[in-house]
Amino acid sequence: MAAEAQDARTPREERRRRTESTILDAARELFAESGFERTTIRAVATSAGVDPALVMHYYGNKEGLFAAAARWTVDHRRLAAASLHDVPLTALDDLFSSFDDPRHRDSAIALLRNCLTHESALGIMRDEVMCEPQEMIAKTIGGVDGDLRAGLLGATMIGITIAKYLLKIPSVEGASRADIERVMTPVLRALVDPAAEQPNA
Amino acid sequence: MAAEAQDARTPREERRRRTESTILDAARELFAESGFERTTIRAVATSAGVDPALVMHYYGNKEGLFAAAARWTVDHRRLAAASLHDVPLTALDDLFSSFDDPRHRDSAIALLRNCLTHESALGIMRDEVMCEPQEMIAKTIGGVDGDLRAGLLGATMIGITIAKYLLKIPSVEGASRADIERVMTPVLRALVDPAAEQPNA
DNA sequence: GTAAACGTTCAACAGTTGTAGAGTGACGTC
DNA sequence: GACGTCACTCTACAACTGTTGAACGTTTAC
Repeated sequence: MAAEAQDARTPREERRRRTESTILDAARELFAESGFERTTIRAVATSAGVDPALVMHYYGNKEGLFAAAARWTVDHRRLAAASLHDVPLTALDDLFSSFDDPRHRDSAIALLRNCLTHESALGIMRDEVMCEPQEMIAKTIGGVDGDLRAGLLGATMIGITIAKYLLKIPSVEGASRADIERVMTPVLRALVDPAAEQPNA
Repeated sequence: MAAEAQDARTPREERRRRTESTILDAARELFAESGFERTTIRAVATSAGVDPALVMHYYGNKEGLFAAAARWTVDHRRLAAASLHDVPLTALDDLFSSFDDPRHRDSAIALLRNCLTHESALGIMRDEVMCEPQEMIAKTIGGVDGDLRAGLLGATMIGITIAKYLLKIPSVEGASRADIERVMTPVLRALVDPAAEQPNA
């Protein structure tokens, strides 16, 4: 995926922004595919059709490039507003939605793939992606078990994501969003709202 | 954790086995802690109180050392024999049991920590740890959804393991085995046996 | 007691990596 | 149209890595 030749007439600033974006796209893809350690600055530069030193110039160092490329922006608002009954479906919906756009998907996968071996990715994953939403959900759940149930909900969601998009377990990878939501929604309701009657349908 | 000086009177074969085991212990610990890429042969050798070349001599190359150190031996027998109702608790019990012994725990964590960034770890994780037990569970579950439900069960278990032992999400890390089993067993029963009445206690 | 076998170490190489600094040529501004 | 700015490249270094082959000294076998 090399940078296409840029029209000489497009202004400087615009061309710079495009180059920067091309580099970032390449970095996202490689970090998501091969992980932090196996992704070299040279490979990113080559894939972006650019000199390695330019990558350093824009992002400072490899760490900075990774920080810019690996993100998982979660919008907590819907989850915060959801009723106990709606938390599971809302969480699943938010999760799958953030994997719709290929760019966001690569960003999230880049973070996810490295969160077990890369210090700062682990920190972001634990604090921003997991703990923050969990605090809100724990409030919605309430009770003595609230924190634990919220934590286990997050753990389950992460497990599904890893199984489907990273490990590519056939039965989960091949399942549609609707299939997973249909199967998991009542299950997760039993987790966040154990007192409620669980319908068998 | 350097090798303690070995008594000169212990026979050669015995001493060799001890050295090999010391190296493997050091490798397990470092692979589990820092991951494959950040763990160097030199660091393993130093931690074992041995020359780097000796590590190569025993395990061929870094890949061989990793293959010997990163394992997750799962005993499928109890799971295969379990009734639908008992599958969740059996699975949770097997999981936690394999984390009791520190040596097994380090082996499993070494595999787990690298399964997103290391090709062969990913393969073992997907095929041996996930797919094999899932096939059996899918048979126990049956029906059109059997495969998917078994896959999601595995995904959930992996999610909990990662959250507790790798990401160390406070609410999950701090929870006892009994707590997690108490909360998750009815939830996972709703996953593997959706037709059954789910008790509210 | 001699010689082979073996556990172990020493020293070194070749490749790769992140990174730095000087340099180049086109673009925008006056 | 000259000059400074800026996007961008070239070249190089220093560190670290996995890996190798020869060597050393002790233990075992005959």
